Amino acid sequence: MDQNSLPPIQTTARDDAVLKALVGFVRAEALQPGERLPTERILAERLKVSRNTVREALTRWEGLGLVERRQGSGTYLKAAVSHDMLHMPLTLAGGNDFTSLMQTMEIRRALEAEAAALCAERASQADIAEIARKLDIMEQAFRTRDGMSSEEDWEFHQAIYRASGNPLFEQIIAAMYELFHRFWEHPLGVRDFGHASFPYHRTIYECIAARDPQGARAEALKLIATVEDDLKRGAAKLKLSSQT
Amino acid sequence: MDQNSLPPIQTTARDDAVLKALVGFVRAEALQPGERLPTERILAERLKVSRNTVREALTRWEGLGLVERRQGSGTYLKAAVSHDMLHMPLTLAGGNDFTSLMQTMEIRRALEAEAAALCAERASQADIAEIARKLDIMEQAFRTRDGMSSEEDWEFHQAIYRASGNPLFEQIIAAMYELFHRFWEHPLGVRDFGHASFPYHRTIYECIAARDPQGARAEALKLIATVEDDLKRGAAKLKLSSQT
DNA sequence: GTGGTCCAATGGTCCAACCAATTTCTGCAC
DNA sequence: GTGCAGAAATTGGTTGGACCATTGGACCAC
Repeated sequence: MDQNSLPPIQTTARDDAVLKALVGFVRAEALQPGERLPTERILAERLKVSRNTVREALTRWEGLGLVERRQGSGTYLKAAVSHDMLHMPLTLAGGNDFTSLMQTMEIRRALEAEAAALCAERASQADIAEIARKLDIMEQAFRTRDGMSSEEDWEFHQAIYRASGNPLFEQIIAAMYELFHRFWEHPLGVRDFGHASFPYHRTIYECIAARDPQGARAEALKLIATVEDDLKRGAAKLKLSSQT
Repeated sequence: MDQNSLPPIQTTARDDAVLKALVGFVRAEALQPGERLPTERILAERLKVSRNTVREALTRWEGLGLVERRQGSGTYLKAAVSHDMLHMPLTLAGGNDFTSLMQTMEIRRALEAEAAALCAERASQADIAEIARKLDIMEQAFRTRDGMSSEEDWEFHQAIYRASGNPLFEQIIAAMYELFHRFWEHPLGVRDFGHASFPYHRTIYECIAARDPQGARAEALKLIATVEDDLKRGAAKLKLSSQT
């Protein structure tokens, strides 16, 4: 027997219902991220549910980063919502350590290579021009600020993800990017971090412009490899210095 | 001045405090996934907070997939927890349509290939044995039920993700698996779906057992390609049949 | 053993009140 | 009128208590 032919029935799902209604409200009012949504008390009254139920529902959304609550002020929309959202709560055991960072790098390696290849296949001329523009900005920042170009670097990669024709690449890697930021804030001894990866940005671009998916994939892999090397060197240095 | 040296004081963070205490409890009691944690009422009493506060905290964890609540039964641990977890809630706007499905397939292609390669590098003998076991189960189910082996198929892939040594692979693909399920529920006309991908499961396994990362990657890519083909055929068929 | 009934435990919901942070309004000094 | 301190209203955060719905086990009749 197919187990899927007899799904469990849902008798109670109050908070889910609240969120569904809220999606409808946001769409009807055309609320944009940053705008305030109704008071908890008002929602409770309008939806004919307890304020507690409203709060549990909003707690869910807050945990997903869709909404932000400010005591005394209100609840604010933080991202676009729709009725067919797919939630992927990723939990990394062991936050700031080296292992977690390398694990995210492995994910990024897989996605970055695929995105570069797809980009080489699909990018429009406008996309390619945009990537070239970001590359120029990055290279200039790199030279004037002597290697500190993480922001421009990030925008270059984002342009590639966008041109891949698949928004999931950008969303997934963007979620992980915050992890990297935390790490950067607490520098780990490698002063010239990112220097080694610099030349590969241009080679990736050239492969994309030449419509060479395999080449783009290969260059992207090389780029990630240099970053991983930097990380490993940093970790080794850190380990050494802590052995006082 | 380093802003981090002067963190804002926390006058209210009751639910966070509850979760922190809960992490301590789980560690002290050495609770494993699947075990039941204390009643909401007991937690409220022990931690000297309201039951509502406990509930909001647990709602957070439930949203992160760390815990599962069953009315009338209790609250159960679903994953390992630690004090330094990092959460990356990722919500995708995608829907049920064919485009979304193909986009998730592109992500899966990237991750599946990388996971297979890493697995071939790192899997222990026990891991490989486990994968072989899942493969046998899957192949038997395939033969006896004539191709309907999606559940066993999924477990085979999960075993590979686990043996990759990087839990993120399993988490990300597991989240996307739910999207596929949504799709399977509304079948799309391809009766022999998955048949074509069947032989590649064994070739992937053989590459892993032979410690051949490049081979494993190539076979994984072939497998995904057949699935994508099936999807495209299904979509074409659907399109045709709806042109009445 | 099978099926039914009861009952205690547990999560889900509700209510009414109060606390704490924020925003807005008010009124006074100038 | 302007500016600013303080009051008042608004809003999310917390509390305690109550009741409902589901679960799972104990017990019983057959």
